[in-house]
Amino acid sequence: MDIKLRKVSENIYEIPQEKGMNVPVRVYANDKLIEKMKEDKTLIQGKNVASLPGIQKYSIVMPDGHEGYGFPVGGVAAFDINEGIISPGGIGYDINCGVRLLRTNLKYEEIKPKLREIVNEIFRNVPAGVGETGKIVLSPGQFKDAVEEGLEWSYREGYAWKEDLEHVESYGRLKDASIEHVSDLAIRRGIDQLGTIGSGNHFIEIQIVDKIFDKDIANKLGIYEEGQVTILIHTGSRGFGHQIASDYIDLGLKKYREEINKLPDKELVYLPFQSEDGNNYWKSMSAAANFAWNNRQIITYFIRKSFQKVYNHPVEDIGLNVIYDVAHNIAKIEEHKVDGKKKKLVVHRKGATRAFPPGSEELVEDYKNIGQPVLIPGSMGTASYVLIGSEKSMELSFGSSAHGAGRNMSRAAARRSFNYNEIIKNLEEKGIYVKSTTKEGVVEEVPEAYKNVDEVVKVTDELGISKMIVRLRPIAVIKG
DNA sequence: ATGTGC
Repeated sequence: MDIKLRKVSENIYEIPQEKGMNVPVRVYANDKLIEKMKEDKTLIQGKNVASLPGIQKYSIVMPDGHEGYGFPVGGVAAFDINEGIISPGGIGYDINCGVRLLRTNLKYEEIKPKLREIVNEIFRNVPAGVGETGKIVLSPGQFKDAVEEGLEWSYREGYAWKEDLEHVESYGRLKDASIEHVSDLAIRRGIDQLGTIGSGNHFIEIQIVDKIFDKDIANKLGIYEEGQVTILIHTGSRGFGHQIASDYIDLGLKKYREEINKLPDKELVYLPFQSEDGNNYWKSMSAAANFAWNNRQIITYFIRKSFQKVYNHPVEDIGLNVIYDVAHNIAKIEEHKVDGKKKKLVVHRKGATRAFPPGSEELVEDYKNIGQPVLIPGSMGTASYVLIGSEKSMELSFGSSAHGAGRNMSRAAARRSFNYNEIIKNLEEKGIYVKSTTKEGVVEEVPEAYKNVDEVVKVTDELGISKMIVRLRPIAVIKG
């Protein structure tokens, strides 16, 4: 398919609106990143999204954009709350896949001699891999409370500190969550999976602060010096969210077949937001989002326990405070300006991070003056970044930024081209210790299979949708 | 992403 792509200005490309599209497409990328997007279906998918009912302003592709299910990963699309839709296909199978960053008071020299011990302890306490179950045993009633109350449940049950909740997007709770329209199968798959990493690109990484770009904001986030140890957790809603996605994708394909058949791609499968089905999905998606926040919280709980055991010291001295926790696979109801007027929208972020600027009402109290922290992990063995949401995001991207490096190569191609032992050797030479459940998990996530995260971050910084604050580099990775 | 697919 030929795509009419025009460069609007530095880092901004546009696919003009044509027949079948309700809005144009905006692609935020530099000349190199856009070339990569032409090689797979990224741009076509961005264009497909523009055909969905009720879409506002433009269908957006972030600099880390690549081919996904229906929507491109790195896609942002906002729909009118009355005329618009919610797309379980667009949000995808890992509802509230996201990232949480912890800070510590430790320096590199203090963790270095204990690194293997601490990694092995975390690996024992936080199961990784497909189908793995966790150490928390819940009754169906407790599970219902957990997914309906989000992190308030974790706090009540002793898995969270009060301050943790203040440093999580939406305080770790989507209030419309309900288990009422979640299938028994989804509950069965999820009930024993809290506190697990899963597989694919999910991981726990121990890192050190590599470079501070903005000292003032870094300090406000609890980052004070280069060499300080941080921990990054990347996982989502596991089998629970996956089953909810499957159930509502199936429902949409059956019940809205006529409408879906008119779309350029069935994977865009949607439900009208103001319909019983749309509402049931919204409530169930919110439950899956709350599951994911509890999942990252319980992993935090076990990481705290692991450090406490290895260091034999009160955990408060070690630190392990939550800097922030973001959802990068989710729909949110938010107010944005469209044609100069404030409008309630259903904002889909599929592999994109919310990046509200300072002063936004929705921000947690502690960060209201500085803006929303944006966490952008790199690939295994490469840098990750902490950024902060900034003004331009409201105008350009419905208050959103990128979410990661973005794949460059398929998993199959990575398996053909790389060898486990060599990858481990290369990472060890860089001072990175890797512990994984499977060898394939490591090979498929080889750093070369990803785009350069430095470039992705640079584009968001240059555009002013989020500003670089801190660069982190890994010293250990735990994977499925 | 996922009790990993026709």
